[in-house]
Amino acid sequence: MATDSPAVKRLPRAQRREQLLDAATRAFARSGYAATGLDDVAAEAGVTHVILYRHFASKAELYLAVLDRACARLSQDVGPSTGEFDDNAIPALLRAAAADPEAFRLLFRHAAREPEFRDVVDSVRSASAEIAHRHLREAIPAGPWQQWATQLVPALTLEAAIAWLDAGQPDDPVHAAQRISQAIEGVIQAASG
Amino acid sequence: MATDSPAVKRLPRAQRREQLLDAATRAFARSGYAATGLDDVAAEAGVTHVILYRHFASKAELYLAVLDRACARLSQDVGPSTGEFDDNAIPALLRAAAADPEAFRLLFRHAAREPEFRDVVDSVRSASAEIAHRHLREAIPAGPWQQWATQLVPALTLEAAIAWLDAGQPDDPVHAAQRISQAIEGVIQAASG
DNA sequence: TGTATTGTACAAGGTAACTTAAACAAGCTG
DNA sequence: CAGCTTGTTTAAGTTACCTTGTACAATACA
Repeated sequence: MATDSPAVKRLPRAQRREQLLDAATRAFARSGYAATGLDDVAAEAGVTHVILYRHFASKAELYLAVLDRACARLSQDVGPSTGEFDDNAIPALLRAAAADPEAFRLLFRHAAREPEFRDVVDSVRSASAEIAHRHLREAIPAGPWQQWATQLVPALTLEAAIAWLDAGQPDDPVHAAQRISQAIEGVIQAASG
Repeated sequence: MATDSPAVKRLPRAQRREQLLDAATRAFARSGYAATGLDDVAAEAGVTHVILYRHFASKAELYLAVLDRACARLSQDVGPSTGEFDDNAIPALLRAAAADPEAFRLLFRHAAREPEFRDVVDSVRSASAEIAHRHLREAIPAGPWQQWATQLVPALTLEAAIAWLDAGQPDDPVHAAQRISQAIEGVIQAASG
């Protein structure tokens, strides 16, 4: 009764590394950095925790690699539209969220609240904050309520995107983005009133 | 040159316990449970970490005591209005947030995302979810967008409250609540469209 | 004055998790 | 086949933090 299935899947180095990053993204997305052990990551990837050290020098470096890749993909998907045209930014955000929901949740549910790694996500955060401010500066009189809206609009956008994921991604990103824009408009009007 | 100031502040037991809970609330509010050491809490309180064990059996019990107290105060402030009248719920929420901003942030920025302690906050979470659902059931046709709004409205309310704290609590809670209600209305219309 | 309470200082035990090492098995490529 | 790479198993080293114990100083109060 020899085990016919090899039970051991070997992968070339680069491919294994990507698979480890995928697994780590899912594992860390559940409970964040501190509450996730290397054994959790290894189990998610189907390997032993020892193998992690053949690809990453430490837990922190693994986490940084995960965050960096997630940020890079997000910037690549959303970034192009931020320069000129805001109408395309939210659909692009939704497409990016749908393309890798776990990474999206990891970045904005956990990493954004972990002071140790906050600066990694800050590239994305500051970009969205700047978009929001540029969008609101003309629509809302300066003052505390403008500050309120500037902080709230990015948060609302992200929460709306996550709720859209949780609701099963109804409609297509373009129409969903129209609803989110409408919700944002509600915040703007509330801040202007 | 004897030290004229005693440099040691002694407190009766009950009072010290309250002070420790206050300090622990502030300390945990910064980075959550896992990332906050007992030494951080002790330093925040101005005592040695040993003294914590004279009042709480363990770190987990201390954290639970902090969360319980925060939830109890919140329920006491907000709870009465949830039975019948929603117009008073959001002002009450804002007053509670203003009364103890650190506790508010701790509950909804950190504890809500810590699986180990999620059930402690669930009393508050489920209450707000039920209010949202009751409020939206009639206004939005059933379907994924109703689910979207049901998840998004509580999140928006909390984020709006935190942004209101960060903006320096402009206006009074009643008028601020009107703005937040207006923003919520935007989400409802977005989900109904 | 004396006693209980509060707090400190210092030390040590325990545990969970991160990290590294060594020996072995098995696939891929020349 | 020979050798390199990938992966496993097992175990041990290391660190950080939680937890407990003992001895001592200082304050409040009868």
